[in-house]
Amino acid sequence: MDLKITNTLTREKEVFRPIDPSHVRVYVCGPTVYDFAHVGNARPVVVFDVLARLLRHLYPRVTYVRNITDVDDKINARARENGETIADLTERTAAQYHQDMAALGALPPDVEPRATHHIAQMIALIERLIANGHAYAADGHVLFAVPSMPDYGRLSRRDRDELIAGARVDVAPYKRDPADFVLWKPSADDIPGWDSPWGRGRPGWHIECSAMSWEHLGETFDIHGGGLDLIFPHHENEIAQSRCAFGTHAMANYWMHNGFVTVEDDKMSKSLGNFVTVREVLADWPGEVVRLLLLSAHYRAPLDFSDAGLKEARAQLDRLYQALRNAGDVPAATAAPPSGDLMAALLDDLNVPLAIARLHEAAGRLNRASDPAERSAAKTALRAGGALLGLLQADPEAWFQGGGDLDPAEIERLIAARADARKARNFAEADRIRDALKAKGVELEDGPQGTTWKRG
RNA sequence: GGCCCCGUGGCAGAGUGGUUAUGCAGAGGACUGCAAAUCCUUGUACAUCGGUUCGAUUCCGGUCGGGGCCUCCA
Repeated sequence: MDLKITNTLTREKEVFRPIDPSHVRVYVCGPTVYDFAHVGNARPVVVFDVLARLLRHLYPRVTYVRNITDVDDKINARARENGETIADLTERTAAQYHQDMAALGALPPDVEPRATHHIAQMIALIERLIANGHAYAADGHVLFAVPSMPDYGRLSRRDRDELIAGARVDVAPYKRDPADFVLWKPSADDIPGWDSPWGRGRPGWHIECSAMSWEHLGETFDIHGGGLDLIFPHHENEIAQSRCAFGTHAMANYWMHNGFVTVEDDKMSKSLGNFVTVREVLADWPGEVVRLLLLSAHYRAPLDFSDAGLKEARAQLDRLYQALRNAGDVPAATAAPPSGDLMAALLDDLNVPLAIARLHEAAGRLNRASDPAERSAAKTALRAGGALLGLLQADPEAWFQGGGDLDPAEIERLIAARADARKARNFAEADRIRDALKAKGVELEDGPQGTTWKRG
């Protein structure tokens, strides 16, 4: 069965045909490192982590590139504000980012290039664009000449005239055309800059992704991903730069864009101030809960972030882990392929919510079946399907008993005392112990194999 | 103003031209000393108005409502 993905270029669901089936190449826009990542920043990371896992399952070799932007005017401003060096700020923020994304179960990309390590490639690209007549130097800047590209605007479906009509900012005097955008700009002495044919300066926002994808994936590659808000201008301009520099028909054949995380139906964003950092959420919730919440809506649909949503995600994981816990003695095949129904869901444009429903169905089968072979198959389906989604890989006991400041030895002692009371049919005392534990956030379950506990 | 997207049962959230999504919550039952966990049963859902059709929640058009991009933004 074929993988189908919705291609923003055509706004249609298309069968994915890699340029080279023996090596699939993917680029996703990564963070600008000047502050903690918020939950909205984490969504594309989790979504494209699932895509990468799926592609690795389908193809022998995948190169997944996700950059780090470590040169940017926001970085300069923040470093000055903090009274620290730019290097300190970007290194610290990148390390925090790695920790947070790992907590969300996102595997590292195969290559994580940094913008500042690709200045030479950016300059080379800009020189090509000038040579091709697609860019010009003016007043210390280098600008991309939008009218030089006939089909500029194809991705975002807007033409030059509309852009100018809708422009909400003043047009810089050095632009030949109001739609032109900056490739290179001059740096004052007190901000980062690199020597270039146009004097000491720094790159514009878009050129880095063209340079890094070129370096690590080639002139044309398979999939380019990112958030919806990057379609214009960022991805549109990346396409313009790369295609005009290389004279190619496409920068990437498939463009995938994830929907926003919202808060009470508004986009979560720094400018609205309605954001919650990943770090803040992780203080109260397991990373896997946050991951499941981020995966609970289809990747292109908006996803509302709320406490109720986190509770729901936790309840779902509790159910799935409970099924695994109750089947602790059931053997499951390791390294088994995911079940066909779950694969079919993922192959259909990454229908993760449907894949999660398949996980629930497997949990139901596992709970209900008495036949050992059937139970084993259901447990395998849960584990293997979970692996493809980056879920359900923890030990169920750890899931239910981990976290919090509970003392397992003390709990076991009380459980033993309660068992004695129950044996003596002193149910008042047994219930008293159970209620006392419950008040401390420990819930008991009496099963055929004895009493187990979990945090409430 | 231009360009996009969305509107499913109490909630979250898939999907489909005619037949059960799934999970949570609620109700009833089984099991249990009582619970918990689990299992069983249980819900006249598809914004609205037209059109196409034998038949539309699903296709087309209008209306209403919500959101996003056009400036940094995942």
